[in-house]
Amino acid sequence: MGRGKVELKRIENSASRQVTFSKRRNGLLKKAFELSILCEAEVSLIIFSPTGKFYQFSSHDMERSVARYRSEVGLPGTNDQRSRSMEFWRCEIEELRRTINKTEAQLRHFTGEDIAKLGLKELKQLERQLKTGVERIRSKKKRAISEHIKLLKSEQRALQEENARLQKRVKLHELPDDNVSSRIPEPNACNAFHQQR
Amino acid sequence: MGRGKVELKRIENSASRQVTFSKRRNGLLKKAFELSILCEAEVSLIIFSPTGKFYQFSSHDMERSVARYRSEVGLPGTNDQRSRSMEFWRCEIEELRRTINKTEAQLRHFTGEDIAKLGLKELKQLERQLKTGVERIRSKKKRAISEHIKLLKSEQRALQEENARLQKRVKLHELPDDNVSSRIPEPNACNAFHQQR
DNA sequence: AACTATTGATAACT
DNA sequence: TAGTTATCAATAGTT
Repeated sequence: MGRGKVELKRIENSASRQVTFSKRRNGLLKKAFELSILCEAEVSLIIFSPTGKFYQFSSHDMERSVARYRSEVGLPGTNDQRSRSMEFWRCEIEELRRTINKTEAQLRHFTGEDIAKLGLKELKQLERQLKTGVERIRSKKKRAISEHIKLLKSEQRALQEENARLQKRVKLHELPDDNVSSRIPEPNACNAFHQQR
Repeated sequence: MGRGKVELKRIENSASRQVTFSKRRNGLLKKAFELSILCEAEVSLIIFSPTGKFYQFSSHDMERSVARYRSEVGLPGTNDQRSRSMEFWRCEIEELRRTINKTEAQLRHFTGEDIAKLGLKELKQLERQLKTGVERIRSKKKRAISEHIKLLKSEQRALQEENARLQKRVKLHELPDDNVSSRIPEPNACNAFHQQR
């Protein structure tokens, strides 16, 4: 991406190799940083120039990332792994605390607390998210309610059928009519439900 | 470098965050590789996705690069053993993780995700909380907007006064009337704001 | 996953 | 080494 395409091989000219290193190194560091921010990734980058100069970027503690790399690759870790693990745990805990703080802050924002310092843009985004949430919850609620109603109706139907059967038996055997109040009253699903609300 | 500029902050939409991660991760790995080839640099790159997936590139042996990094940073690796506190920290960490899971679950509920298993009662409570949140945020937004409008109006007043002063001077000195279009147009605070929305 | 309009990175040049 | 510019490469939003 320049005035001409470049072959993927060592740049022969030492001066332009040096210049290219400087430019691309900066580009790489920048992109590593961006990836870590945009995607919440844990990114660690170590660069040594051919002359031995050292550059690095690490979104989290470098030791932490290296330890994680080791565990991923399946290396037991060097002999002084244990002493570093202290450091690792400390980082881990700080990391977790930060996460908690962040999440709890978000949660407070969602309940409209602690929003004094938010800008208009953040407020708008929050509002949109909340609206979406309300919508989803309402639709879920509707479904739950209609399920409930369906259930009640089927129960009602069962009771009615039972009722009909019993009345038929009463007539067939010409039993004397019982006290009316002992009959099962016809349930009204909707009302029963709405009272519960 | 895409259809639009992106802010350097966590991408809120989870799906596009993942897509972006995938694209940019590949880009970063490619560029790390290119730098190492073109400039004979020693480049090591460790990436963990937010979901814990692991990616790496290392032009040389990763352990070698890490060792070189250590010697550069000057970490001797102390040898104090505190395996008892390790246990304590492990508990601490589990505790923190539980807190995070709980809080994040709440947060997801607030955005209407992951609500399949919630009962009607919880749904109602959630809805009420969200409504409260929306109300608070809206009122805060209104205040922010009216502040903004106040500011714009005071700016407008200042401009009008300036304008009046200038016109007076023009008349006093009987200067010839300039091109009318060069006058400061009267700003309309509300419209200016709404365009910004 | 593929496409393409745009932005971003950078090779060559100054 | 730093700045500019023409070009190529990466990628954001879209299908």
